Amino acid sequence: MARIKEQSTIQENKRSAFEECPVTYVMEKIGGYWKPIILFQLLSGSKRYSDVRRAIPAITEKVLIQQLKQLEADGLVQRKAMPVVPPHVTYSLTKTGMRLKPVLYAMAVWAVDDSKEHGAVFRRNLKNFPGANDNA
Amino acid sequence: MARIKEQSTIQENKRSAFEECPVTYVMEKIGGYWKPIILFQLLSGSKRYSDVRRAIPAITEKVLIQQLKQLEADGLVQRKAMPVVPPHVTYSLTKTGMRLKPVLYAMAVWAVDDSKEHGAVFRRNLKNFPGANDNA
DNA sequence: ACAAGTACTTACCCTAAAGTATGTATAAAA
DNA sequence: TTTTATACATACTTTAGGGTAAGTACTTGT
Repeated sequence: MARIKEQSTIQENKRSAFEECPVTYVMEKIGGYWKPIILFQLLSGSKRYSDVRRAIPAITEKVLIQQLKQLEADGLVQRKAMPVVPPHVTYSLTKTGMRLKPVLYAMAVWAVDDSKEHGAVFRRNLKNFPGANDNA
Repeated sequence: MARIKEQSTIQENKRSAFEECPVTYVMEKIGGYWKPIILFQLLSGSKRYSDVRRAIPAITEKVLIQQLKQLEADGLVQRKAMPVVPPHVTYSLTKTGMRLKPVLYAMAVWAVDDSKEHGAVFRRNLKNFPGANDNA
């Protein structure tokens, strides 16, 4: 019979992991499937809500709004609403969000490299990658 | 009464999103909370299973193994088992996994920058970041 | 003899995230 | 006048991931 193990205080441990590992810190902000994808869409500049939605057809409205709100709360994106009707709302990256460009760009580079080896192809190639030629 | 909307064929749509957005491609491989953290630990070189576990106390054994297996299946990490007892198993990054270094490094840079603004502090700073001085 | 360490596996449960399907206000266009 | 479009909100259900707890096989150290 094995002894009772002590992997109990997970929540406490998460704090120390959070303090020691910068990647953990990042994942707390942009972890999950959709956030990097949304941020990627906003790299090319301010976009209306409906444009983001159309750019990512696989996401549902509920989840999109939810993720946008979280990104806004974490200071990565900025929401601007014009008080007109029909409503006109744009989302854009904050300064902090902009600083994620190297992360997203590195991801894109890796994806293109890796997909070359495995046969997948992107319609959008890196020449058109938003911000490929500036401070990335 | 609103019409019935058609956000049905999510699975089909995921394919097109996957083909158009490189970030989606990346998220399919390293998405989720733990994978980047595990990869980060392996950046500094080959490690025994138990070393990885001790380096990430917040993760449970089940999840760690599970994530390692997935990373192995996706060709990002390599498992080497020596047929001795007690078992001796090491994990290391594959060539493909190594190419993620710029991604992880960019994340770490962002985390340090961002935490400076918000008061958080890391015990491990970027001077000690594995591979900070080479082909990142 | 018994505990301890290694690298797992398995069964069960629980919750947070995601998906489904609606509703809503307003105004301009058809 | 019905439709269309915008940017959401909300109730309800499902699923996948993660957490808990324990077991296993074998050997070295005490």
